[in-house]
Amino acid sequence: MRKGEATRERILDIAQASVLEKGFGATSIEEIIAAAGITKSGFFYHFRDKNELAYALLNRYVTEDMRILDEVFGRAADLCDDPLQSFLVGLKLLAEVFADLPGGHPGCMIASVCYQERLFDRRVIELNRTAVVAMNARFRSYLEAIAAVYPPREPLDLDTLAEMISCIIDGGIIMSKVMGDPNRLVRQILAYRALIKQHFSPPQEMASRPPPLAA
Amino acid sequence: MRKGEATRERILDIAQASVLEKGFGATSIEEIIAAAGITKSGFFYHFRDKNELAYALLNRYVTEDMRILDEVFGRAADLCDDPLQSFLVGLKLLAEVFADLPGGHPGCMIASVCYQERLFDRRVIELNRTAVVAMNARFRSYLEAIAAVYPPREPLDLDTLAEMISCIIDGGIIMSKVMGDPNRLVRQILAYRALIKQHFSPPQEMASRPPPLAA
DNA sequence: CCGAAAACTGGACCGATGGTAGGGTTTTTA
DNA sequence: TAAAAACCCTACCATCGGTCCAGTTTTCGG
Repeated sequence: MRKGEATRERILDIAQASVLEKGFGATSIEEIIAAAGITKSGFFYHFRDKNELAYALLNRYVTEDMRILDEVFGRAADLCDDPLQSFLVGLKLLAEVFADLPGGHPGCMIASVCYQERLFDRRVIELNRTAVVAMNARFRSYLEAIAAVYPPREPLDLDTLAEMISCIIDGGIIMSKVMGDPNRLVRQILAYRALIKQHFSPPQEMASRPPPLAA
Repeated sequence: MRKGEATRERILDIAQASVLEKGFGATSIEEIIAAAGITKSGFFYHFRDKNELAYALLNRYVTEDMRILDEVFGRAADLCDDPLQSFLVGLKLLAEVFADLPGGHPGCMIASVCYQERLFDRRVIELNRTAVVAMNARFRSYLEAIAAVYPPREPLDLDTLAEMISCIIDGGIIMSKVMGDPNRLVRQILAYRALIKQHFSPPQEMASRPPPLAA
């Protein structure tokens, strides 16, 4: 039971790296089992077919992603009460997490699945959608708390602003990979942070006044 | 000569749709020739191997992309002299272009290639990088013209802000595809536009004054 | 309208791959 | 110590990328 778990995780590690480098369709089971040091039968003992591997891969990825976000924005909430400051701290911590990844971010499984939709069954597609919806809802709740205290100068749809984080991250990962520079992603997150800060900041002539109290 | 061009384009159309739906590795030559109504020999008459197909696909995509940007931001430059207003108009026009795509944006070849790097040879990878560099340089030049007239309140790296457009578009496409709603991409571009507008706008107490003259 | 180049067709073949099936063997754990 | 878990071995099949080569039709410039 314990041994099986370890092998399963090893398969997932190897498969994930390959999928993010070559795509799911081009990831062969043969190369996975060769790298994992098992036989084909061993592989099919853990996964009924390739689609079950895909589901397990994506599921593990989004679970880990949510865990990281919980941790980062949880710590940020501990550090300060003001929703805007807390969110800004969270974004900075998130940028640090990405900056500390050795070799940069390996790629987003959600994006990878999205660009190979027709390869997967409905369960995988649905899991992908659900994960994105959950992420958008999370950031939307943060922004709602901010907007309640700091009314933005120009009205901007909070849903769109919440989705923008995912877009920035996915786009930033692509930019980093294409340019061969992991720092591009970090800079994008910090730029988003700066723009959010500006958007919710009181106009300049009030800059010297103390911030409003949290509700 | 003309007939050959037409067939070649048809192959590229079919291949592009398949690549954006299933990935390059899972796109089989057999299905391409079946859909195109030609034989395998006919395919290899036009493309030496699959990698040459990949190069042609990507090359056609980035060329068309640049043409659209030239057109959109060229028209925007015609419509107004002020660099900020011109840029904002361009972004709105770009959003309209995406909104008018029937069935939404089919996907970005650059992102697709990025997520299947190991499948392609150096020429393809290099073309991908070059295209992104060119796009970043284009938007950076627009932003430079703006910053020269409207000094931003908080200093924000123009390169990062320029790259942000590509990130927003690539991320917006993914968001649109995953959510099954083409409008997500449009909203992201308009949100970027609003944030840029805010970033380069003079502080509120000067809002009623006329904008500065262009250099 | 003709001839040459362009644009294909047809078929045979190879090695590798994804995936299936089923019967064995070792390892772990309760 | 026995059963359940975690594998291994072998054989097999259809598909795919890719090659080769010999033919045939289509197109178009002169």
